Amino acid sequence: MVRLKDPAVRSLLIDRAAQMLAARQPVTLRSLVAGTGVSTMAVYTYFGGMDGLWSAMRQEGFTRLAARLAAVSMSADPVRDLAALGAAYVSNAMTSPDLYRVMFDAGFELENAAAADDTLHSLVRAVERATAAGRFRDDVDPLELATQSWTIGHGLASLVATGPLPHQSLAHGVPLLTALFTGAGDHPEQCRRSIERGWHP
Amino acid sequence: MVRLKDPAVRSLLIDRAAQMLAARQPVTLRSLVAGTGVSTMAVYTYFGGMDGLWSAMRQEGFTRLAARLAAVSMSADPVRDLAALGAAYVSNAMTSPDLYRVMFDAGFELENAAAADDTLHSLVRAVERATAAGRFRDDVDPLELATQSWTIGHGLASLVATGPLPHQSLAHGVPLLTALFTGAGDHPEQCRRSIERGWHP
DNA sequence: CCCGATAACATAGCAAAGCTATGTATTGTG
DNA sequence: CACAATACATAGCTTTGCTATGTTATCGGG
Repeated sequence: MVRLKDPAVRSLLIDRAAQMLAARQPVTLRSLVAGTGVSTMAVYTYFGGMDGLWSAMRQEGFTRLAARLAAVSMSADPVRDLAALGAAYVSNAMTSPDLYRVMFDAGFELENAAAADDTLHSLVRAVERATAAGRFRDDVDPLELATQSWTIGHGLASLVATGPLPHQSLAHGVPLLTALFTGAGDHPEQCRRSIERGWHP
Repeated sequence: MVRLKDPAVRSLLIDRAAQMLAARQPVTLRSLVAGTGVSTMAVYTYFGGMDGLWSAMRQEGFTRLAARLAAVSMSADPVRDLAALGAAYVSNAMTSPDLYRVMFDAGFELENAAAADDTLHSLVRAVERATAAGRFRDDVDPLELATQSWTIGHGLASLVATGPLPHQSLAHGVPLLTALFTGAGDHPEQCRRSIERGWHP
């Protein structure tokens, strides 16, 4: 009884927008649809407007981030895994800095709390594993420590990706995470070794 | 031989833009000059365009931040002072979140490296005082530790001001800084007490 | 198998954005 | 005092996002 939306068009527009964003070309309504064969109305039928497109872009950014984090192979050393997750997080931000900025450009309200929560969850699980392995004290709240790790990762990614710090400042991730996890109970020497193993690919 | 620009007009426009930004009103060329008596051309003679205005806004943001940090009274406890600087940094971001976002919206290249460096310098000096007082190990690089403190402060401010974390997440500043400074050599108990004194107003 | 209702889609045009062109006024300097 | 250079005002151009309107395609029922 109705004509259904073609899912291919939606992903086509999202991919093209991400591509233009990565190429540092301004993503405007007309430049987005130019050459795709679809008209400007497609943006409104599929996203309800440009704001909806940006919202979908943020979702796409979090989806790619989640995939990137899920691809990190876990080991027997959960602290190494935490550092590997942090390195993957930062690396993801560096491969598409503009998309990363869009993800946190919450100029319009976000329906994306769930996507951001997924990012946290992989960190929370790694913290729980580290606690279970006896690396962290029992009284550390996994969610809180994961949030603090996220704060470090985001601060680093944000200041380097489109900010004032140079690329080599990413190396600060090692001492920052080492300090945080040592404060959570890990042995300093072992902690630093684990983190360096996980941070450097 | 020439007609000079009136500095009052420039600061008038900057102040009005900051005011509209704080009121969460869209800052457009026409809405900015509306009611001020000056015409749209003023934005071009004084800033060269809207991009120049945003650039000036970032400079203004860093200037206000520097003033805010300079107003922090130093004590005999340099670690407390470091926490107080961090709290002032975060507090400044919370009182004008949109201005803070503009400061790091480097969509156009920044001539603002100096302003950002000033922010770092107050941190560097505090770290140097802490090292001289024997709170940190001698082998800590003041610039590196200051940068790491900045990373924590910015990550926190960015995730809370316009991001997904709630206000109460600002309390993570205490354990984060405690871990960092303890890792730099401070005694854990003394460190936590100093930071809590400096963090809470 | 076809027909109608419903939604996708194309086209055109509107309001507002930033910017530029051009003429006028003003002011510092020789 | 007079000139020249610059600030300033006005108007209009281009592009932006968006909407209104007409057309076309598609899914479901008879």
